[in-house]
Amino acid sequence: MAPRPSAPADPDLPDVPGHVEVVRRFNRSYTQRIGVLDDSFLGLGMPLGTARLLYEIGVQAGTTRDLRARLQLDSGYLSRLLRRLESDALVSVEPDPDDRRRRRVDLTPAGRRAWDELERRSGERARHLVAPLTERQRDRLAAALAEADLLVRAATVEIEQVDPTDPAALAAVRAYVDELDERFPGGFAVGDLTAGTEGLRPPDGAFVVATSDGVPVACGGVQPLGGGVGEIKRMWVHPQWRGAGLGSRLLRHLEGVAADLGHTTVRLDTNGTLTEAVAMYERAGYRAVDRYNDNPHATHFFAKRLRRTG
Amino acid sequence: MAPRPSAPADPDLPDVPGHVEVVRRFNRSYTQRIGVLDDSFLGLGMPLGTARLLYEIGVQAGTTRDLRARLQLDSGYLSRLLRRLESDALVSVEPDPDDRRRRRVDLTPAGRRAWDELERRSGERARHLVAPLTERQRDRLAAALAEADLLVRAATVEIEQVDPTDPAALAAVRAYVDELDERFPGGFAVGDLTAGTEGLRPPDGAFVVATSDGVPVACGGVQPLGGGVGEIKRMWVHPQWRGAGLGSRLLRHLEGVAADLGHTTVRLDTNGTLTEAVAMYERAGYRAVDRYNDNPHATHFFAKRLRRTG
DNA sequence: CCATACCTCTGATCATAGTCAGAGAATTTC
DNA sequence: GAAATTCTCTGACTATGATCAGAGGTATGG
Repeated sequence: MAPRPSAPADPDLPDVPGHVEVVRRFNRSYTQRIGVLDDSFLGLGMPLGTARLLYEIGVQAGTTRDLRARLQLDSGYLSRLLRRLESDALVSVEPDPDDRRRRRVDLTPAGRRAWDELERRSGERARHLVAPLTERQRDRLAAALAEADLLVRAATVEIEQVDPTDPAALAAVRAYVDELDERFPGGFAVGDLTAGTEGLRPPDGAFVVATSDGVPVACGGVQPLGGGVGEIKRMWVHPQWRGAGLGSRLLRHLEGVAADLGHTTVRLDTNGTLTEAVAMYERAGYRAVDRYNDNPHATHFFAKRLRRTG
Repeated sequence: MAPRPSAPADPDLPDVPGHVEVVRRFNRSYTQRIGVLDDSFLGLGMPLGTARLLYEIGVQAGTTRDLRARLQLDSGYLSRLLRRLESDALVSVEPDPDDRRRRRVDLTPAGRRAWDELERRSGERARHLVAPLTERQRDRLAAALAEADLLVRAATVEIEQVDPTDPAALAAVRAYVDELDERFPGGFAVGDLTAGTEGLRPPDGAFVVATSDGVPVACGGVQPLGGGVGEIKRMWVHPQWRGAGLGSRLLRHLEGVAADLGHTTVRLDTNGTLTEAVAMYERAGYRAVDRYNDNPHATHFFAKRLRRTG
């Protein structure tokens, strides 16, 4: 159990460990110190599970069904926990007006106070960790954790194929066109988002949404242009997620989808204003081609030949 | 529960969060994904606590007493867990020859195989996390986690006052003189480490050791020079821990100790070969002074006036 | 309007985690 | 060598986490 903190400042260390080793060492040392169980949930006079449920309700109230999915709980178990919180007057449970089989759960004022206390403790714990560090070290720690957080989130993003009119898809596309409208000098006419989505669904097209914690963070689609050519459309990455390689990953994924749909080449158009996107396409092996459509907002056109799969 | 991954690449983010917020956000997202409970302990047909004990024994065999201290377990509980592992032929428990009240615990060959399986799963988990990332992203993640690991460890180092002949103190001092011997052009005569330690214990002196997970990572002492002057001696930081500010923290600590001992000024000598040390002293507000002793290895001499405390 | 599916809750049950008091063996102290 | 201490283990007990089957209310599709 010798500590091997592997100072990153010293590249001459004899045993530069692999990625997996670094992750494992970090897991071990971090969880030991921060408390894997996040002990801040303890000590409020209620068991861990109950506190965790209370916390989750405070983060986002919802139906018992939501909570069950978010916390991965058995319905009977959840019911019992709720009853306990209810009898302590920390939460209110009422039938959902929309579907009276379901029940809506929310915090009472007393519950909100208990939740605030959980928050306070959790903050206290974090404050205690950084307390012995100098300001410069805290900055370094914060930067390192933020970087790790971004990458870990990016690594665990889930990419799912959905219908282009799916609520999650529309939410992502709305963010996409809003951003275009903002960045294009002349603006971008935001019309009906469901228009022109025919080609983006099977059997010849597809649309995917990448979500993190259920929140859409990126999207993109493939539609057929005929002649074994697919076109990548509506590709977008949440601004706060840029720089984490999510775009490249999504692009690779869409290329795979296009290949599965039988396309041998993909094309796409974009606007020179979106500098990050242009750079990414070039990095991903796309080559500039002549204009192949009359999209008034497009200034750059790219194509890439797909390697055959399966 | 909106995700705010705060891309570090974008310094213009409107809501740059404080250190505590970053730590908390990271805690939440990381533990959710990596599994606070380190689920790799599960699924071997034994409960979590048993698996954790098995793992700990595999990392470092020892007496039940050691294990109890390391895992913070009740003696009765530990006894029961051991009996279970013993009945599964995973560990052997035998009386300690040195003190037959104690019992030594070690893995059997079957236990070692089970332990290897735990290791494999844990690695699998880490591999799974980094799998979706590109090589460059993995490097970034590894660097960020290593940096965070170093700083978190540094923040949780425990500084304790011990006798200068304490085993932990001697281990640290041995590493110190070995390093001097290696770095000094003419070598450094390593004599009896307990010699010259009289001044490093109360009531006029002190010696402290900084440990992480029970392993000495830094040390230093204060001895009286008379006339309200204390001298800082034998200050050393483990090579792998340099660059984490542990030296500065230890130095601050020793200044506090010196002040508590009634000294108003501290002096120290060092060798120009130890460039990091010289830089650190200057950063900490030490000013160069004339040679005040005949230490043949010393080339630089520093002093600092202490602010009054209490 | 009937069958079916969905949703929550209750009762029953179980394993695990964890605590406490004290028996009994080994060691140290006086 | 007796007394006090240290150490492990057993028995007794509690709470928590978790699962399963089924009752009974509510919605939906034909």
